[in-house]
Amino acid sequence: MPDQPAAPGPSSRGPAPHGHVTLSDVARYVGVSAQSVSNALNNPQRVAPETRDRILAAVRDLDYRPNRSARALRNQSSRLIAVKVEPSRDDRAALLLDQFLHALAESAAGAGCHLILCQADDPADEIKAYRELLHTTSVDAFILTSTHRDDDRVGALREWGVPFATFGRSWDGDDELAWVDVDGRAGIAAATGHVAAQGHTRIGFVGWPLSSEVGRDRRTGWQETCESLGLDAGRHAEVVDDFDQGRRAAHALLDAPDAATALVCSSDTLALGVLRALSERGLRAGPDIAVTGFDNSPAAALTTPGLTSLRQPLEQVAQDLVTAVEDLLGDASPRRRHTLLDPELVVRESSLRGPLPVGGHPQKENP
Amino acid sequence: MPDQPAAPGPSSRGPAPHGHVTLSDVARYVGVSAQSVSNALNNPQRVAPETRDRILAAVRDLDYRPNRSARALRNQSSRLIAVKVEPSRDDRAALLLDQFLHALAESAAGAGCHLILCQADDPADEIKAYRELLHTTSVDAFILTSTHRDDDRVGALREWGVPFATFGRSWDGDDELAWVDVDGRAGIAAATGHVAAQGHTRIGFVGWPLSSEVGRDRRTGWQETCESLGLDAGRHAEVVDDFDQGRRAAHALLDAPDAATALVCSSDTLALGVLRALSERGLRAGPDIAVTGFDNSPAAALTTPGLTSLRQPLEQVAQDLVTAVEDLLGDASPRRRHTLLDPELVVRESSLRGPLPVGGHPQKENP
DNA sequence: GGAGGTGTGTTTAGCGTTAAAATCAATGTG
DNA sequence: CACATTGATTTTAACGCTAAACACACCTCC
Repeated sequence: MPDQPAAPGPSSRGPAPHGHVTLSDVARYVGVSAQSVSNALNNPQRVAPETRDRILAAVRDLDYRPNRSARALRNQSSRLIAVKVEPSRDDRAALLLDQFLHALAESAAGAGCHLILCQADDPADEIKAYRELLHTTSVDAFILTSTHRDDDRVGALREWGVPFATFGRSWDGDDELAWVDVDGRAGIAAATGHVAAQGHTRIGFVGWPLSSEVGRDRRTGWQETCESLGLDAGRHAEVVDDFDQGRRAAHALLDAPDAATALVCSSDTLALGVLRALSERGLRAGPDIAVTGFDNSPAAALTTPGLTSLRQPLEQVAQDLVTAVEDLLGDASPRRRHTLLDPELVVRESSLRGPLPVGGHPQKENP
Repeated sequence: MPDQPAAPGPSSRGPAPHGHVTLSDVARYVGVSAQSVSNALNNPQRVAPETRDRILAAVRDLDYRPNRSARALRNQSSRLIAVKVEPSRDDRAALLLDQFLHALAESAAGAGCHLILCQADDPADEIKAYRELLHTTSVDAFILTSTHRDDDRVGALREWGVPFATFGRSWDGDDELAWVDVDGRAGIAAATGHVAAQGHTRIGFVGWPLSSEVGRDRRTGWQETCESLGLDAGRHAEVVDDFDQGRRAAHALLDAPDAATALVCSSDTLALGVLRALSERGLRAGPDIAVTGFDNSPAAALTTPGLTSLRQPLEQVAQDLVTAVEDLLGDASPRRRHTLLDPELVVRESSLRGPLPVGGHPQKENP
């Protein structure tokens, strides 16, 4: 047994000749068994304080980092969370994914996890890709986005017994599902209330087909607000999330007699289409017709006039998703299974009669 | 030794009681050693054709998938590529990252690799994060974006001897570096040529500070084109990539006597700022002043009027980057170390005197 | 003074894979 | 017929880590 430790100093035994510093390098350095080093790091209470300190000092001295692959192999757990990246279309304004991924990566890092990307072109492929990841990499958990009623992915993951959380609530009232979502109804209600406060009484709505629960939810936000304010809720259109569809819907709504003077939209994409329609009709967004969107995409901030929109608290969403997954991983039942967050209204020129009050800076209202 | 194979059919021996199918499961099933199964998969020429076929059939029967962690541990290589995600700002139009990541994930999947995300707030953190990844996960390679002269990250990675490729060329003429980039100069030249073809003779430029090589490169594209067309290249501004800076720059340029009638911009963000300035002056983008951007962000497509811009071929960039790191991983020297791709001009209303020729559809011109 | 903790440490074993060495049979060669 | 040569396959060992079992000293308590 080699027991010539005693001589500290990083030079006594270089941090492994060719590869990385391993547990046994540290063990040899301190003069204990590898297991003790492992314990000092993972079960500190199992090793005597004095030894533990010596070990931890050595860990710092040698700059030891546990090897993830070895850990994963041994523990059957990789601390890797899989997320799918969408094939982003440039005809959509909302590239939330981008911000979302960053926020997610940050939260995951805080939990000692990493994100691994997964890519698929259709839902069937996606499930296959998930299976592949599970089989090969021992991915620990999944985070799903934009789930819908009877989502096959949810079914598959649950069947496999893998921890996962979704950005998007369980519309079929699945109480077991861990989800985080943004309250679209409240957001749209806030936007509707905002334009009403600007003096508009004929407020229209351009939203998504009612076959999507999100579409229904958002329209409800508009409808309820109108009704509670004693306003007519008859002016609305339901179209798919597409710039040109928004544009056409706006034309149709504005062609009607006694037309709306404000249009609340389900997305920035639709709202930007509406802005285009206004321009085509020689109308000014803001002074003539108020317009609001949803998602606070870069396009909303940078278009002219600025588009009033609703910012989703993606950082919080990401944080809560990671927390949920972490809880599931630690087999503890989640502290909170469902989280519904409020979006934040970001007011810009498109919904104001005059210029922005505080020069240039958008004004924020929390609903 | 259990040798009751002979009975195929997926029911004979379930795919492992609780866990996954392992090499030895397959081996037992066929009646050979685990090593032979490994060989059949990785060194087919080493096993007799007849045995190999039986093994491969079993692999299919049992749906065997090699365990990535075990492989990574054994081979010291994880087939994981790290990419940093930027803390995307919503005051920037170009969220390329989104599309880029998707394309990258797709290309990586084609090479049997996965992407692992990495997140950092400043360059020092980033290097630390890279080191951490290397130490712990045996990440195989890195892909860097927006590299600049004397990039510390490049230095660090090279020092560690890790394979990596960059999106962004080596501006300091580092021939060893494997990079892929988009030819900003050619792109800007195409945009400049395009507005000149619309009859503009006083073409201005709003770009980035010349301290950035990309900024210099793009301005050169404008300048050279002006000069080759016999136009004055005196109207220009250099500002950081910010909406409001673009707006101010436009006001300044348009206040000048004998002002520009066209403004070519280094980014969509700046161009959108310019559009705002035009609106503030009661000028129409297109009929009055031609404007072009760079990146073909969603905002460019969806703003009104549509912003003429340059689309970066991100799919190709991603593909080439993955090919490059793949080559580096296979210790073979890259087939091609440097790739310079041309962006594609996407013409919209902002650079046209009248409406778009083909109703609604942007017209594409490849420079 | 043995039976039972308790606290600290070590040894053993194995996660799934694969390079390298070892085995064994079949095939030349002098 | 002894003796390399080749080819197919198996055995061994190791990648780095940690749960579980084990060893040992030191208490404590009837």
